[in-house]
Amino acid sequence: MTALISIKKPLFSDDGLGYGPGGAGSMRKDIHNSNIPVRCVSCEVRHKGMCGALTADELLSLSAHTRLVTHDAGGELAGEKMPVESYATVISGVVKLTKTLEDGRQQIVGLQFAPDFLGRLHADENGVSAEAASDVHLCRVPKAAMERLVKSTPALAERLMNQTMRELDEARDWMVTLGRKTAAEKVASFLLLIATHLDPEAAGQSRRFDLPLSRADIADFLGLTIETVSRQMSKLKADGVISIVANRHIEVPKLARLKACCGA
Amino acid sequence: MTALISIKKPLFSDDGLGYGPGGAGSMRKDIHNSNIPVRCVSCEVRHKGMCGALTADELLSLSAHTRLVTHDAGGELAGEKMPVESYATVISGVVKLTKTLEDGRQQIVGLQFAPDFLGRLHADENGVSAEAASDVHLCRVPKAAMERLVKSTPALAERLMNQTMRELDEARDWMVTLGRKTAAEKVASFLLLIATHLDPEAAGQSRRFDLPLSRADIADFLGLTIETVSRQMSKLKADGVISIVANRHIEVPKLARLKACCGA
DNA sequence: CGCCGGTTTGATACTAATCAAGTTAAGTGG
DNA sequence: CCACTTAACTTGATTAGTATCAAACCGGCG
Repeated sequence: MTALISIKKPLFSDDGLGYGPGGAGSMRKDIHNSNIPVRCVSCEVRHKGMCGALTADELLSLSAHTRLVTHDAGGELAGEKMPVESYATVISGVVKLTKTLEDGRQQIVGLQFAPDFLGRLHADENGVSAEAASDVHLCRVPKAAMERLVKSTPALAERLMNQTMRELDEARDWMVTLGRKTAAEKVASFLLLIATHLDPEAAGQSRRFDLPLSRADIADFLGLTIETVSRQMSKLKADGVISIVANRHIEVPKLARLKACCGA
Repeated sequence: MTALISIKKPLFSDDGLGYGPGGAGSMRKDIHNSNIPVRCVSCEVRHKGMCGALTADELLSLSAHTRLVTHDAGGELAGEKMPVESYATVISGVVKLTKTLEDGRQQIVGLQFAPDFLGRLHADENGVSAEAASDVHLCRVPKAAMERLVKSTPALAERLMNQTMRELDEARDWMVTLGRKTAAEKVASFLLLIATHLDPEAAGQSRRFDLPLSRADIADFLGLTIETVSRQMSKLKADGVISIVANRHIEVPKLARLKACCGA
């Protein structure tokens, strides 16, 4: 476990989350839309995610238990066989879910972006290890409080089901990439994934972004080695599909061009 | 769609499903245990699965809608972009879920054994194509009836959630295999998967079974070619880890020995 | 300035894909 | 019943794509 800092005051004034109208008074009419940001009383941040399924009363009672916590990149949030003690919602940053073979070979089996929910309900262990890929802010909820709330709030259970099904879709999409794509297609697919997840708005042709993962992590995600990832990135750059502004900072002039490199 | 035959009379007297005590009178006390077989009034077969979450009344009302159907090996049950028209429970046989790239490269992203539930609730398309890997018996339920029942039966929704989470676990386990294991480890892992899924009882050291998948399907599952699968099977045979009684019929003298070949 | 982790680039080795015959098993029709 | 056909599988030779090993590069920081 790395150091984690508890913060009780608003943090994000200029990171795209911001404050706005609506907020704590919102009633259950928007329960089916997790894309509407809700002023979460508990962590004092306006964000999307599970909290949108809660009423003002429920949010208030939650606020007694939740904590906004920060993890530095590389920090371990949960071990593969570690008992689950709390759940969390990703507020900002990226969390990687990994599995490791006995001899050390590692595979990233999922990436969680804001506003994903972290942790498996009613399970002793989660089966995957969760690590902060970048610096991460989480809205943490104790195990018992969350489970109580889920039981009494069908809308929340429904959202969790929806997220689980989305994760299953993503896992299956990635199985195709792992099993049937070439190294070049894998790297292109990864860049496209990040480009589309990091700012879903700004749907313009061109995009610039910072990779939330190191080359080593990308390799673990794609089932490749660091060297192969590096070579394929260099090749995409040489072909003019991307430009590498800095190590982590990538620009994609034409998203369609990148898509064409993904093999499907 | 291939031909499907509707049958209204009991079929399985000697395939391990059989009839027995309990049955239609069972009340909701066993809702959390999908391993207790229940006499499903609808398809007139005693089986495990979702029906175990239903009361006698619910089973009876279901029986008006369900049909026991048969599909021959290779039959397509649902297309990747085909609208969902009905759900089903696998009674016997194996269903493969596949995804295909535009150029024809294919990847199996999941295998469903009895008593798995087939189909995604509240979705227009399922995102995967479902095919009968072997000859398959299904207990089919129309879309509307199933969705109505789920809404009114929280225990059923809970079971579906549990299955979805199990599928997610399996998908993630398989991502490790696809991304980080060698061809030899992949084939061994596949054989172990089948050996343990096909008869979960008979936990003895030695096992004999028929592969429900062709070499081509195995290759699509493992992200390999037919030739590589064949070679690795031959190697396992040469090493005495398995014996190939007939093309499809495999014997594993020591399961632990096979496990040791799986790389983790 | 020089160290250090992360990254890139290069040379070589090795695994699995591809191409190409064979072999076996199950039908099919004479 | 047996020749013929066909699909599924096995085996072999060669090639292509990645991994591995090794060295250089680069940016940040003490």
